[in-house]
Amino acid sequence: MKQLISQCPIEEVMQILSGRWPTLLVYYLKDGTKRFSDLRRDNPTISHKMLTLELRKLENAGIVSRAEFEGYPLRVEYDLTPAGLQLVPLLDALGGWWENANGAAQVSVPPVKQPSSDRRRALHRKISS
Amino acid sequence: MKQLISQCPIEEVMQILSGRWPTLLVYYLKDGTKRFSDLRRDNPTISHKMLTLELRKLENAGIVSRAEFEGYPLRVEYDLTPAGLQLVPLLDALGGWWENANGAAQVSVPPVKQPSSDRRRALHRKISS
DNA sequence: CGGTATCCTCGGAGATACTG
DNA sequence: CAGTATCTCCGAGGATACCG
Repeated sequence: MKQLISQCPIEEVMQILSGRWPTLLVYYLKDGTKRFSDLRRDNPTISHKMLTLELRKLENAGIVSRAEFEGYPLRVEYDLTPAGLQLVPLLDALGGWWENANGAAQVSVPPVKQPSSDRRRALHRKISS
Repeated sequence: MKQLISQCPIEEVMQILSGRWPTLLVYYLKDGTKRFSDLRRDNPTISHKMLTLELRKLENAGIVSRAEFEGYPLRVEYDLTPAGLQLVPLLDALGGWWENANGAAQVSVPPVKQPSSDRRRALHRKISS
């Protein structure tokens, strides 16, 4: 996903939000100001390096703001920008859509022991031309 | 993005939609039924292999349906499922949000020759503790 | 504490060729 | 035409160490 190949805004958004971390970070920040180390604690599996890179990306995209305080030990606080705040309900909608498009299928096949993904492949229609 | 680390539905969605192709494919399919070769023509830069993989992913996620017709030469048609159709307006909303959060910044800095990304970094607030 | 630089590895994805 | 299999390679991302 290095460079864009269409002029579609969706592709631009996905270039920012793709991957495991961007959306998770937005979600953690939605609860309010967080320091770098807070975010590390929130996502123990993200590496030091990736956290800074992802935060820079979100910052450059105008989704997250960074406030640097002088003194020792260093202190930096991250927040959602207004644009970032507007993004939250959209992500919520996506999450809702997913649980729905998905939970629905699960409910309609109640007693089966959840063969989920393989079962969908069985829906392949075989049609005699 | 192999395995999930939170139970957040957003992370599940992003696992499916992350990357350049999933959303583009959804967009091309929104215009109606497409054959495998149509989708290749729509995205000349995607490799044969990746296209099949991405389509499988979307199919297993219940976003795309696959119809296989017997005969020679082989023929396979792809369509959005009802869930996939519901996804489209959500992606549109994301695209709108982006153009907005973004176009707004551009409009508010009219005569400057669009230093976009670097200029945002200049917004770093330096605050004396 | 927060960030950068360096090294290293492992798997995502391209190219190619083959099958039904 | 649509899909699979094999090989290969590049770069995203982890580990580590050092700076302000």
